Amino acid sequence: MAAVVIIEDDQRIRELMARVLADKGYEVDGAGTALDGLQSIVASSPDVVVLDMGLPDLDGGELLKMIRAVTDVPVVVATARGEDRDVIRTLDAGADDYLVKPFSVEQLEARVRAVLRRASSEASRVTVTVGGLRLDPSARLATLDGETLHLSPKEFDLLLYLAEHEGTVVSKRQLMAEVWRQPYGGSEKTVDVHVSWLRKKLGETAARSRYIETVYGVGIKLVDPT
Amino acid sequence: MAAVVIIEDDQRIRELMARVLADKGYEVDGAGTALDGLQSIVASSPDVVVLDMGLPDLDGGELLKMIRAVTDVPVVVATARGEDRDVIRTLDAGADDYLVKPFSVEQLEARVRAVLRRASSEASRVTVTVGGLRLDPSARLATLDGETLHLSPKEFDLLLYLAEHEGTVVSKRQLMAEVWRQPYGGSEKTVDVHVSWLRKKLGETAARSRYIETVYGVGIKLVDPT
DNA sequence: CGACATGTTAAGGAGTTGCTAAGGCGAGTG
DNA sequence: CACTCGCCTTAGCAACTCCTTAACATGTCG
Repeated sequence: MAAVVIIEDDQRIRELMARVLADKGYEVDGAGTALDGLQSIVASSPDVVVLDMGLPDLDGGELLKMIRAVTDVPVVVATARGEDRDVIRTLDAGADDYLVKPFSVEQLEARVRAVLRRASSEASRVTVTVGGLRLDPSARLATLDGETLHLSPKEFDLLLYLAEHEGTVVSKRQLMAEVWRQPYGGSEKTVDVHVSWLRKKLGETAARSRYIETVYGVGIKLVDPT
Repeated sequence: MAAVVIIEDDQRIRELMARVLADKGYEVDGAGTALDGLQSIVASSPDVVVLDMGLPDLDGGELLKMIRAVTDVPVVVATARGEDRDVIRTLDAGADDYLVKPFSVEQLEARVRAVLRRASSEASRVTVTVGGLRLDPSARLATLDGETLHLSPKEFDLLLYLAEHEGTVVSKRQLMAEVWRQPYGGSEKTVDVHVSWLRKKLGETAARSRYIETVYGVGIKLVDPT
């Protein structure tokens, strides 16, 4: 389960929050001062931090900056006032979400859960990598050695299909069926043209190939040149 | 306003509850048997269900399990006995709140409202940040580099949806389904127009884009320009 | 060398997108 | 009830991208 660090100077509130989250299965660590809080964060590297802005020893905004300097752990800020200006300021300082006191334990739990959900969904993204080639299907982003490739829809689909079958020879008929969705009738010359364009954008030609190789009489394959 | 389904075999009580809630502005559907109740829930997908445990054709606990198998709609259980053991058992079975007969109409209304509030705060999403863009769904407040953006309801919903899927391409059909709630038939040109308005308010155009990128033939994506 | 497969470039049209403007609907107001 | 206002949708045109086809060049294998 996820680990939470709560930084809140009022002991009763802190223990209340800790108990609520612990009941929900979180592993909770508490701190009453900014210094203790930082230590806890560094020591246990939690998944979420709940931070009260009204600490006695240090302004909450300053502490937030310090946390941000060390790690990009999600931070939910609890603030006493609820004015737009304050909220915006704390969010600009790097908070991921906020709670306005007084808040219910349901609110606390919901915010913590939501922040966790977002963090985990951002971490998991499928990408295909072949040598210096990286393809992100959900973003439809293709990069070669860090440089963004500007590919048309069909070019991207074609390259993605080849990358997913790295090292395997793929026939043009297969490409027409899988990429073009035309199992019959489609002209295979279309594939040739698109492959040629891809080669150009990958900085290679049929004569000098790096990633895309032709297997005469059989088809195409994508290889890792490294 | 919220929709309620009441499952209660005693017709007089059912109609009394229905009238009370309808007076308060709820959209009420009633059912006298477990089977009818399930049908109503599936058909109208209400926001709350009020369930009497003493049904003639099926044990209330069984019905509650069936409801839980289909949906996670909040359920307020009305029970004749008030012993602690029974209450705990029904809550464990998945009820969200309970009423002990005989109860006043004020109690009924208060419980329904409380459950609704809890459900909506659970669903209330967290602020989303993409670069200098910040969206607060609960306040429906959008800011860009600290400046407040004046967005129409649809514009806000659209931008929020894009921001929640930062970096991933979203098709117009998906937007029509998720933002416009029209999985079929809605014209995708509507999306184009709203996107155009959003771009204008974000200070960019299709040719000079910062946050909103169109992926030709696929859809739209929101990116962090930093 | 000849037949055939592949590489490359160019051009046209089909389809997609950007954006403005106009009509309609509903909420709020006098 | 009429009026206004804001918002959403639809329509339409211009601009643009992309895919396919065609044509020719080059390459490969028996």
